[in-house]
Amino acid sequence: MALGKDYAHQQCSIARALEVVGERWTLLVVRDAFYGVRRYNDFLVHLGAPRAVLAARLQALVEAGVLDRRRYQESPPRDEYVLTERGLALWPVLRSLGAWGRAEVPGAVPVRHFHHADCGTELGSYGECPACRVPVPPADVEMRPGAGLDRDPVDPVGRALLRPRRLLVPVVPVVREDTPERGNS
Amino acid sequence: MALGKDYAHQQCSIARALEVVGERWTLLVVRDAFYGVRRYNDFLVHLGAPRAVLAARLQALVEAGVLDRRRYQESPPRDEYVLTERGLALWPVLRSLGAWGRAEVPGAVPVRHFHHADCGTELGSYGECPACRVPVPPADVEMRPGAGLDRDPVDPVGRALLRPRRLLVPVVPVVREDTPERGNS
DNA sequence: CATTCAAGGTTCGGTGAACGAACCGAGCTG
DNA sequence: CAGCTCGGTTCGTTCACCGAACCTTGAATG
Repeated sequence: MALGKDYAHQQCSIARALEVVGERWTLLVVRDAFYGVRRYNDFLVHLGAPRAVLAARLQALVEAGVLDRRRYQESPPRDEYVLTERGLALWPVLRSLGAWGRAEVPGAVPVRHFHHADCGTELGSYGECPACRVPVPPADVEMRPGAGLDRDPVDPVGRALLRPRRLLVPVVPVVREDTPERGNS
Repeated sequence: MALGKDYAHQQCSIARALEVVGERWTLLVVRDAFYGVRRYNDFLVHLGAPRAVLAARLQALVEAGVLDRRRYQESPPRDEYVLTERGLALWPVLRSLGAWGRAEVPGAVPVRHFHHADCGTELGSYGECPACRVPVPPADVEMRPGAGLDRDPVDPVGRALLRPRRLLVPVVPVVREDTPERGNS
């Protein structure tokens, strides 16, 4: 637990939220789930977290109802982790954290841009579309690479995230040598 | 560090934000700063964090430019920690986390309500005023106790937060028996 | 002028979590 | 049937957190 009994005695919704998503790596797992990562190994290579920690976080998020674990093939049996409604409701948290990190942490070059897929406008700090004046659900968000993004990531998931893409669309890892598939260098 | 070198290699504004505010207790310290807590001892009794951890978090937040440490009396020399502009920019993060914790964590009774001081309307999930249709800066937010709030907290800071109050207004701890004011010269 | 008190820390031993490398097992695949 | 991939578990080390005790500065008290 992030704070265990210490947070439990806190009279605060923020503390209760942090009980669920406040531990190390947890919010980054959720972020990757928004990016379309669904499989244990893809989380692993993209996050670089220890395997045991990742397994514990995924299990805790499933128990908290943030992720749903479901079978996507039977032979061999393989499960994937997808965001539930409760997990999708975390989008404003990630959006505001990212906006703060980009605006307020010194030396931060924009890494990714988020646009309203319907009109192309870049989202505001609250995840709203300044043009349409509506909060944009994550399924309607298009992610585009920014100037600060590493052009040649070592992991196949990072390479798959180089191209503009919708949030929540499952990631297909891109191997380096062959199988450019639809990519660039 | 929340994740040290591990987060540094992350190509993500969210990871950079978590480098600053992702450690245990950090966001709760910032939350208390929004509530008006400014002094080491008040943070200590209200949070219940270990003294060494609190000292480390306050120092890290000052170094990150989230809090400003400033002398408020000379004899004896005493400093207080107040939010900087960069710290105030974290309000959407806390607001969205609190909204998620209240809406999505099971068994959560509303603990505090946040209203637009100008019009009295309760804030939306993004910290905006649904009536005025503007994002409400924290200085214009009034906090009111909710049904889930402990009516008789053990610590004097918790008692001071029982009454409706503006965010950012300095907290005056309330001792239990009488002594309406602290021994402040 | 010695004692006590309060604020704001620091120090220290014990404990639990994170880390990373190794290992494991099921099920394909050559 | 040897090897490979996926999805973990195990294990020893390191590190951060915890909580109690202690320390320092400066008033206030007797």
